[in-house]
This record gives sequence, C-alpha cells and structure tokens, in this order.
Amino acid sequence: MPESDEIERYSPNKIEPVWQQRWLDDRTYEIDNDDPRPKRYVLSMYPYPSGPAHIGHVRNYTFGDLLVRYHTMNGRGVLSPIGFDSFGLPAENAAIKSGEHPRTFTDARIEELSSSLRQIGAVYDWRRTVKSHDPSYIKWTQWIFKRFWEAGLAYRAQAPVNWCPGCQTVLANEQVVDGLCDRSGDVVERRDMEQWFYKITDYAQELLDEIETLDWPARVKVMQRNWIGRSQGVEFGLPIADADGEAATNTEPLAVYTTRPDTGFGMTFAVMSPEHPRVNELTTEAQAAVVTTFQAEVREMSEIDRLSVSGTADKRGVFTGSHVVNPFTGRSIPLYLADYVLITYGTGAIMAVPGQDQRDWDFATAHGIEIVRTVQPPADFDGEAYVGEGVAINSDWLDGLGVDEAKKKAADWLVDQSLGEGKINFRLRDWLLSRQRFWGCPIPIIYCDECGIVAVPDEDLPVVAPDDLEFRPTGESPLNYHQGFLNVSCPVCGADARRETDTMDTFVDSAWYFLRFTDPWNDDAPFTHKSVEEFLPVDQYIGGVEHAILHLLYARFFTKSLADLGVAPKNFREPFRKLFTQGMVRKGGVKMSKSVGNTESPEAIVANHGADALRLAILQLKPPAEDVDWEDFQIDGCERFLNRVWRLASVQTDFVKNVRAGELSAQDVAIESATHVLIDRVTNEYERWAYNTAVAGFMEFTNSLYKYVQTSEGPHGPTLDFAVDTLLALMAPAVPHITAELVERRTGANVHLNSWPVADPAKLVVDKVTMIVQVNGKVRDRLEVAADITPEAAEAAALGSAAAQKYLDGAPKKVIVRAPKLVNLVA
RNA sequence: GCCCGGGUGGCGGAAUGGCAGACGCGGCGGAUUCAAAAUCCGCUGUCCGAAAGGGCGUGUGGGUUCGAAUCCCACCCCGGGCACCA
Repeated sequence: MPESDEIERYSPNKIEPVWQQRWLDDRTYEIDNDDPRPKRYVLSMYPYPSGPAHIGHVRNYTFGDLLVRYHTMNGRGVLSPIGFDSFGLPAENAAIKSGEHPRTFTDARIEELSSSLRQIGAVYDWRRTVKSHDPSYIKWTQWIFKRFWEAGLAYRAQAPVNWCPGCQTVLANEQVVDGLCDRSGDVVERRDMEQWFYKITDYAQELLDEIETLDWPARVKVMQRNWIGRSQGVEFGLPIADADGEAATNTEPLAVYTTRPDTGFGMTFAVMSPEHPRVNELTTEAQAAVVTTFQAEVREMSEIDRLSVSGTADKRGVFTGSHVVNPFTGRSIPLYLADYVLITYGTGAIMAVPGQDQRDWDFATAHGIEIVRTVQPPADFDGEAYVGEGVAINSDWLDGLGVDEAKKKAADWLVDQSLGEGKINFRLRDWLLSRQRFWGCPIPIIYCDECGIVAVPDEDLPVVAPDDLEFRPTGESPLNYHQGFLNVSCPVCGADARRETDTMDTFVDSAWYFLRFTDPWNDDAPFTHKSVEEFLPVDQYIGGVEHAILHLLYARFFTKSLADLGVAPKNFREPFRKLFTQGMVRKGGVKMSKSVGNTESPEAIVANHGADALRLAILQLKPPAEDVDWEDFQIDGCERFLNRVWRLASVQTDFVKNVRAGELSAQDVAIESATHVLIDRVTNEYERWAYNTAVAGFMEFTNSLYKYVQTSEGPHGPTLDFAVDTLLALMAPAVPHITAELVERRTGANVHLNSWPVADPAKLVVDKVTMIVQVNGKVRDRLEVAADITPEAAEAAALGSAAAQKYLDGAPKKVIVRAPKLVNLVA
C-alpha cells in the first residue's frame, strides 16, 4: 500500500493533547461513590514526586492505565486515583541548599509529575488526588496516630536505635541494609534514644497467617514471611550457680530462649548479649575489667563492623566469671558474653550447644569449651556442628528419640519442672516511626512538665510546620529553633509546654493513602465504613518489588489496626487482594546501542514519537514482571507499526476501489475467523499480564490485513471494517490516543466508552488445520486435513504420506495419533 | 550458606509435553524514486550442499517418554531475597 497524499499523516503531537484534554473535560474516568456499575479499584503505588516521570514511572503507570481502560470498556466503574507521597528528605535537602521552602519545591515537582502522567495518556480521577503534605491529609494521619496512641498501638520508649549520621535521623530496621542507610549509604550507628513506635508486633501472627490468603507473587509472600520470622521454642531459666556449683536459690535464674530443647544435654556454656541488663550483676569482680572493656568495644562498633565478621569463626566474647546450672545435666557451666547474641531477640541470652549449632561450635573452639554431641550425625558427616535429623545420644532419657520427639519431650519436661514455658518469637520488631526531620508529618504531641505526654486535641489538628523556618546546613531540624512552633501551652493544664519536633516516617503516610482515596473530601473522618465498603479492597495493586516488605507490611498493619479500632469495618483485614510487582528498569550498563532510548527522557520520547509509541514500546519490550535494561528499549518498530495501523484504518483511499460486497470468499472467512481468534487471544493476554505477546498479536494481525487488502481479489468491505474496528478496540487500552482518533473518524463513536469485543465461539473454529506427520519424533511432512478428522483417518493419511514413507522401512511398529494435530510413526 | 527466579538466533523475546525461534530490532535483497528518506514486498539459527535435501541445535551431563526448551536427577553460570534471629 503506497503512501498517498490523500491520507492525512499520523501526527501524535496533534491528536494526543486533544484527547488528553477530552478525557478530562468529559470526566470519562471520574467515578462517584454511588456509581451503579460493578466497581473495580485499580491502584498504582503512591509515587514520590521527584519531578518529570522517569522510565520506571512510565512503565508502572502504563500497566495501570491499560487495566483502568480495559476494565472501563468491560463495563466496570473503575476507581483510578493518583496521589503523591510528598514528604521526604530530598525536598528538605533542596531547601537547605537553595533556601526555597520544601512546600514550594514539592508542589513544583508534583506539577511536573502530574503533567508527565497526563502526557503519557494515563487517566485518573484527579478530583481525588491525595498528597501527604496537604494539611487536610496531615490532619488525618495525625488523627490516626492519636487513635493508635489511645489504644496503646503507639508508644514512646527508650531504645537502641539506628542512627544515620548523613540523614541526621533515626531509621527503621527495615531501612538499614547491611549496616548501611538504604537512602544515603552512610554507616549506621547505634544510639540509645527516646522514640515513638507503632506496635506492629501485636499483629505479627495475623500478618503472617493472612499472607496465605493473598493473591500476591510467591516471592513477595516469602519475603514477608521471612521478615516476620516466626519461631517456636521454649523460654526457660538457667539457675545461677553458687560457689559450690549448685543452683543458687536467692538469685533469679537467667532466662534463655531455644528452639532446640532436645539438645539441652549438650549445653556446655551459656551466653548473654553484651547489652544484657544483668551483665553487671552476673560479672565477678575479677572479670569486671575485661567485661566492661568488651562492652565498650561492642558499643563503639557500628552495625557494619559487627556484621563484617558474620559467618566467620571469629566469635568474640569474654567470660563473666559466673556459672549457671544446666538443668538437664545438673552441671555447672560457664556464662559468657558474646556479640553474636543479640539483645533484640528472644531474651538476649542463650543456652549454647556447640555440638548442634555452628556459631556455638565456633565460640567453643575459640574459647576452649567442651563440645558434646547430642544428635548422632550420619556416618559420612564431615562437618562440625550437626544440625540435621538424627537420633538423640548422650542425652540420658532422650537417647534414641528423633529430633521432633525429643524436642517435645524436652519441652514438656521443662514445663513440668516449672523451669519454662513454650514461647513463640518473631524477628519482626516494632516500627520506629520518629524521624528527626522537618519535612514530614509532625507527631501531634505536647510535653508538659506537669501532665507529661499530652496529645494535641483533635480540634487543633492538623499540626503543621510554620512557613517562616530558617534552614541551616547543621543537619538539625529547623523546628528545633522555631520558638513559635516549639512553645505551646499544655492543652490539659495550660502550663508552658513544648511540642514534639520529630516527624513521622514517610511510610506512615503511605500506610493508609489508599483508604483516603475512597472519600478524600471528608472533613469529619479520614474515610467512612461506607466508602471503604464501596471500593476496598484494592482489586489490583501495582508497584515495584522494592516495596515487597516495608510499605506492604505497614499498609497491612494499618488496615488491621484501623479495623480493630472501628475506624474501618471490622472484617476489612487485607488492603490489597491482588498484587502485581513489575520488574525494575536498570540503566547504565556498559552495552552501547543506537536506539533512541539511550539519550532520550520519556518527555523527549513523547515529543518525538508520541505517547502511544512510548507505551507500546514499553509493553512490547518484555514481560511486565521482568526487569528491563533501558538500553534494550526500542521505539522505531512501534512507531512504524502505529503508522501502518493509521494508514490501514484511515478512510480508505488507494484500495477503496477494490473493496467488494456480497458473498464471502474463503479468504474473507479466514480473516473473519482470525478476527475472532484475536479477540479471544488479546482478552486472555490482558487478563494474564502478557502484554508483550498481546502487542505481537496486534502486529501479526495487522500484517495479515496488509496482505489481505493487497490481494488481486481485494478485501470484502464489511469483513475488513469488522477486522479493523475490532483491532482498534483491542488496542485501545494499550494505545488510547490513536485508537480514539481513528474510531471517531471511522464511526463517530468513543472507543473508550464502547464495550469490549466478544468473540463468537462458532467463528473461532477453523475447518482445515495443518497436521504434522512425524517419524520417530521428527517432523517429516505436513498435511492439510479437516479439523474434525477421525483418528483412523488421520493415521491413514499419515501412512499415505510419501515424504514420511521415505523414512519408514515397511510398516511402523507403533503409531501415536493426536488428531488433528499430529501423527507419530514409530519405526 | 539457605530460599526464590532465570539461562533459547547478532539483540529483546515466543512456545509449559506435540512444527523451536512468533512478534519486534538489526542485517541482506527487490519494488518505488533522477536520487535519497519514507513506504511496500521478500529472505534472515547453524553446518554440509550448486540445488533438491539433509545433519546439528534451547547452559552442561544423565534420565523418563512414541515425542522434552518444557517433566525428573546432578552440576555450572547469572539475577534477586535472607543471613550470628538461638
């Protein structure tokens, strides 16, 4: 089909802004709470507004937008909101550098990101936009904090915390990666500070149990399970030994936690964490000096130094001079201090069993402590500590039992002896939410010398940071210097008091934003039971796998807590029914390429090639779940393809004279059938996130239509129109502008409001198929046969194939028939 | 170390027990053009062969099966997660 002057050229720059404006003006994607259509809630993760969209954003929001449009065409009322996770350090750092207020800085970045999203054709109900830093949102984040505080789910405590010297703030455990700050990369220090926590550990068991019910990627579920880290064991007391090595009755036993009570007879020493509160009490005078020195050494050590020896045999520790009694053997065993025992887990002290634990083995070897095996290793075992299955040995009344049986018997014995009780421990810690930063949601608390910790009354919310702040490069929050903010009178007694200057971790903001979207206009409540019931849970949540732990766990915790507090409906336990995690976009590999992607930003690509071509290229590149290399991004083929579609679907010119009417020829029937097959295929591929192959389907079909219109016979008008109109409808969720424009020109209709095509099952069946004939599993011939051929006829046809007979020496020994696809002749 | 993914042409990938390499990129050739761009059509895993045709081929080695990229076992490599959690 040669280019024709009569066909207006495809100019995305002309049509795309027009349609983007129309979707806004027509309020196509706005949804009211009482919308009668069946509801769908499609949500892409709350973005941090860092300025114009980068390619990772474009990928994420293209996937979401495709679904919003697809479900809308399927007659659903789709809630497609957008918001901005607009608190955070970058704005604050920019303020320190330029003196510009973080609010003006942030608002500008939000405007840029919003504009990029509109430019790629993503559609939202913009009326529902939520921003973390908006006072109307701050108010409810603070209100929720207060409800948590009243319920004991928020508390203030002195605790060893992770301090990032670069960010000048404390970090949650989750934000420390390999001892480094996950944002700045600084080495994290330990500090003891008074801080606010959310009691997420109250929900550890439910958070763990309900993972099972979620339609989430398996690896995300595994990561959450690992993070929560449930372990079942026994907590029991080791009596302190007196001078004779007997259990002292006047001293509290040392509590330890173990998951392997069955190995108790192999306990040849015990270890306390250097931070354990009973270290002083249990250290003898002779050992006091070395113990104090060791404690100081450990305290000085950063997390990374402490971890750097992990897995090595260098188990550092000192003897306390004291002994405890192994209740299993009745023997007195030495009590040590070692930095491999963590104060934050279990009781902060352990029974050490070198025979069955490699860490204890290493420590015992380094300090000359006796090692007793209590589980028989296999004959060929050549390791050190043996942690596998086996029969108990050297264990008196446990001898001969398997690990599980012995565990149970030993645990029961400890309970019977009133020494201990069964205990479940979690790795999960409470969520440290205080941040010593300015650009975050203020914690609505007042400290009064008379009344203590007092919450800001609800009617005084929100507490918002003042505008006239002075930003200094000291790293300290400017709130600490602002007398107007700092000084306040106590809401209870009226005495002079001062405000909390810490703000909340920004993960608090994103832990409930999806709820606010259901009723963002509400001034009397963060949302209502009704609004939650109307839209939640989110039917499809879309985001990066980097949020697999932090954000998703916090949002689940908030949901459960809010439900239990009666703020949300009681039975609303999980916010995100279905989760899709798209792969990351990697950039900056060494690979060089001529493709445009290397040098152009998404905005430049839109300007040069159009948003539809950009979207299509992203969809085609790779399966959505996989990581992509930016270098592999290729737009030329997609742009060429859209031009082909444009020419094909534009009011026909060059081949209009060839169009036939009347009876259908064989090739018309084939095209009609292929159209129905395409409907079936693409619908299925959209449902299962196979966007890359859906794009291939569009291209294949378009290629076959090009051949069709160029045959000497010419295309059949109604058949061609049906094929093209269907193609445009199927492509509409992926490339919304070009399809909207072409459909309007062709039929006057709005493709995005049209209903989704439905395949006619009768037209999906073809009457002739290619049957392959194999000899010994190798393809030797292809035969055209009727689709409903009988197995007998298929076998006969295969035996009649001359091409196959060449490889047969007489009659085949065996014939496998899978009519009508294949016949395998086994010689 | 443990737990997940993954390894297929020059490149991104398709095929989840039945024609390996769909679709796109890149490359080659043809049509159109004064010429070029654009466009349209065709070819393009590899080896042998003039061709017809055939051999080989989905990280490596074994196995199951009439038939394996696909299932099983062992190993190698790449990516991610967890990692002193008692």
